[in-house]
Amino acid sequence: MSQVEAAGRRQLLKAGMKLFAERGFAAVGLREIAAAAGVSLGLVRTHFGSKDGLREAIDAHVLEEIRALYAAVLEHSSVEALEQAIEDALDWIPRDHDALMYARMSLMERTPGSQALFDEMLAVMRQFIDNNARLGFLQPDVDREWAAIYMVFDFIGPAVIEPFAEHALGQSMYAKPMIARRNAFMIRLFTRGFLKRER
Amino acid sequence: MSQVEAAGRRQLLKAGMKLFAERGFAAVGLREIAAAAGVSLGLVRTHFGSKDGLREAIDAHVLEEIRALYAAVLEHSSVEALEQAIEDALDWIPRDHDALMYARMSLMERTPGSQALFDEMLAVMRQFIDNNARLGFLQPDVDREWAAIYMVFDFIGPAVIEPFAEHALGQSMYAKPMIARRNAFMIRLFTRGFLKRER
DNA sequence: AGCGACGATATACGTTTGTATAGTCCCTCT
DNA sequence: AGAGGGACTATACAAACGTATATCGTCGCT
Repeated sequence: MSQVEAAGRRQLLKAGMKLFAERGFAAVGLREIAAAAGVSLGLVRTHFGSKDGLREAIDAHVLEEIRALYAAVLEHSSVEALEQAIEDALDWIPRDHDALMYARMSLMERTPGSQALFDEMLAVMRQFIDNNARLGFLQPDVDREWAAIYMVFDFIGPAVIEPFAEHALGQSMYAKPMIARRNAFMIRLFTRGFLKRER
Repeated sequence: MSQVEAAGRRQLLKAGMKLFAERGFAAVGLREIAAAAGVSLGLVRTHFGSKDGLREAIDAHVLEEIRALYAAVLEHSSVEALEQAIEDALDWIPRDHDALMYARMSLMERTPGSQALFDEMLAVMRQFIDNNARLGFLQPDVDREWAAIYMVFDFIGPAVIEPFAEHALGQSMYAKPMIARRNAFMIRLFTRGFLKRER
């Protein structure tokens, strides 16, 4: 087997990830992906066997990328470090924006790959909550399961609304000023909330 | 023109909404929708002109349904009433589960209809935050814009993860026990958070 | 020198797709 | 009674799709 990954294979993965992320699996044809990758239609069959094979390869690749992002979050448990964890994660995002947007679209199209992605995301957030509990950072009587689920919301929320952000908010969810305000609000929400219990 | 809406038209809207929500716009053919609606393929053209015309009609219909849901939220501003607002909203969900799942899918497939849906969602949440501020329920120095955005996350989050919930959590996001725990956690999060600032 | 193996291309095949056309049924209004 | 129109069906058509097959060039190895 070859030492270096075939160039065409990598190009197809990249083009497929981008186009599937933008318009969904069924809406994009293999000819368009091949053209965007600068290779021929038949090469999809050579490397991936079928369109579904291509998706599975992309799913696996994106899962690996997302795992790198999780690693940044889990390294910084505790409130003090939460902001740093988010900073780290957000360094990652411009580098792999396509992978993030693919993961976002994957969550809509129920496949084995998308269920695996979600399961892993939830597992990581549970671990984050447990880390905080073990370190004594969790308030008493917190529903840990729902805390983890809300962490998932916070993670996928910006990705889900990203395509609408420019129009509705004037900038990308991952623009620097947005990130700063988001971090500040998120820390505040997690530690104090934003509503008064009584007037 | 007829007093009663044509039966076939309503069936097509319903079937299209369900199938598009499950698998996405491009992945579902008009023949399958017509079969599910119990009418002929040609009737799509009669009533909607084209496949895109069908989508636009469904978009408009779903936007109306979602507006009814918003109304329930806005009628109950303030923390005390928030739980009631959610209860009201969740009464609505089983009735129009398909519309909610369609809205979920619509947020992935960037169309004029989906941008309109998002804009309206954000506007409603901003109004909710402003209502609370006016009534004196908002904590001082809160970033209202981000508070509204987080309300959007809380609203779409359960919808986004619903298809994975059964496998990962053992029940639907909209099952009664889930709703009860979610309400409790949400109120707590909004008013107190769940992390300690210091150990 | 020769021979696989692999990356890559070109082209053909059968199916499915959205759209178009022609026609049927039935109710309403005059 | 009969004309018109709206709801609906059946069928045809060109384009696009995923898949299949045959072929080519070029390495590395013996």
